[in-house]
Amino acid sequence: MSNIDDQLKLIKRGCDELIVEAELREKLASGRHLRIKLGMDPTAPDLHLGHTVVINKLRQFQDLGHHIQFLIGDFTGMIGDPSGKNETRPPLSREQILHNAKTYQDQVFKILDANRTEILFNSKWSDELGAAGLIRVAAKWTVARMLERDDFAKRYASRQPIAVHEFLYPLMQGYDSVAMKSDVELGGTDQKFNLLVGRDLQKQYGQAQQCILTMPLLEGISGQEKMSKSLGNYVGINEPPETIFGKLMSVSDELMWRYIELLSFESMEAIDRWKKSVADGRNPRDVKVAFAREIVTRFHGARAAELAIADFEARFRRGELPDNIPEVTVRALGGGNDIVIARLLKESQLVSSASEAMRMIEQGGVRMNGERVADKALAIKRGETVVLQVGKRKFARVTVA
RNA sequence: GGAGGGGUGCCCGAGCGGUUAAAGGGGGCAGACUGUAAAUCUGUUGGCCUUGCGCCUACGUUGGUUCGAAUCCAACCUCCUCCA
Repeated sequence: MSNIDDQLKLIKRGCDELIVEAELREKLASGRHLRIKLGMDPTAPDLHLGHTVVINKLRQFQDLGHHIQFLIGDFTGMIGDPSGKNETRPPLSREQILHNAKTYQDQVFKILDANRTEILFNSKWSDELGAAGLIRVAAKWTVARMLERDDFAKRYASRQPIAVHEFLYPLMQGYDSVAMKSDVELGGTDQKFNLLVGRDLQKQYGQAQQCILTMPLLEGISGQEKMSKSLGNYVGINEPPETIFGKLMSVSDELMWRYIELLSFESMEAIDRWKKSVADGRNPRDVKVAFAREIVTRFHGARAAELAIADFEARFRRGELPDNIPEVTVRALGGGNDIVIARLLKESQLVSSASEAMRMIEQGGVRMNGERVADKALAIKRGETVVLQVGKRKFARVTVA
């Protein structure tokens, strides 16, 4: 019995909501290996830390011996999940979806044990359903209930368009649970409505209802909005170790705690000790470094994490140049024997336009061979090689040809 | 099918004939400071070059009225609301 309490405690760590706890307790008590569902739309090829919050939870279920159903929504991805969006999403093409789905699996198995994970594609049963079957599923839900969903309600109230096919998304996601006979479905808090549709449909199809476990949405590295690739506030798990480390270090001291709670595998007790030590005057930077090291290690290994830390210290503490500076060759245009600094910066892609280059120079953000550039008319001769730096993060070793 | 209301820079959002490359906010970028790419403060945020108080693009699209339009007119596209 205490075993079940222990399981529940781990399952509930960091979670937003568990519906219905008593039911889950019953399922656990049955001693079966529960079928744990997590569905992801292959809408973008790269996973970021926000996605991993819920995958981490899946991992915990896996460690407890349960059966993991990792669903790739290749069918629903063509609809485009309207959850949390204020606008209609453009559907993806079949090719894009398949390509993305493949890259997903490699990334997910950095967290999950591949040998004990079942990968499913919902096109399998959705395609079989056909138009007639789809209509039968659609008949099991009403427009009024659909409009209960917060984002639909808001869009309806604020005169934003809702396309009819968007109503099909929650239905098809729910039908997945029927097809998979899931015991528990995980998702972000924004998925709550969709997950509940699954519960309801299972009941209508005469199945035991799945429990629902929602996880909080991770904020992006600049706080405020949730992490998303399109907002550019994400940390991709396939990004280079130095980038992951640096981005995590740029998270504010307050937000850092949220990241740690949702992403670290440290025990809650250990995290509480960290909090206490910072309250007692320890530099939050140290905790942030330890946490960033853990995450980089998870996706790139311990060795890469050490190098990333060393790189970070060298560059930002001591202002040294990074080890891997991209090499660029730029042609002096028009047969001239030199090239103006602004143009050189643009051609080497350190800035996006000559106007931006001018701005950077005016603001003192440009360095050549370590020296700040103040002269906007500075020209570099053909044959020379210089190290250019814009801001603290952009470097290039440029040769004028 | 009818009536009405919208479409502004990366996003939100002012402007409603000239001094508007377009207020304000968010975000981004840079600098200072630092404990870090935290916090805070400052600056900056369409492009081009011969860097001038220069030139070229820009306020859904296309035309028009004006010495002059994001601002007025027409048509079109598109979104929303109400009615049928």
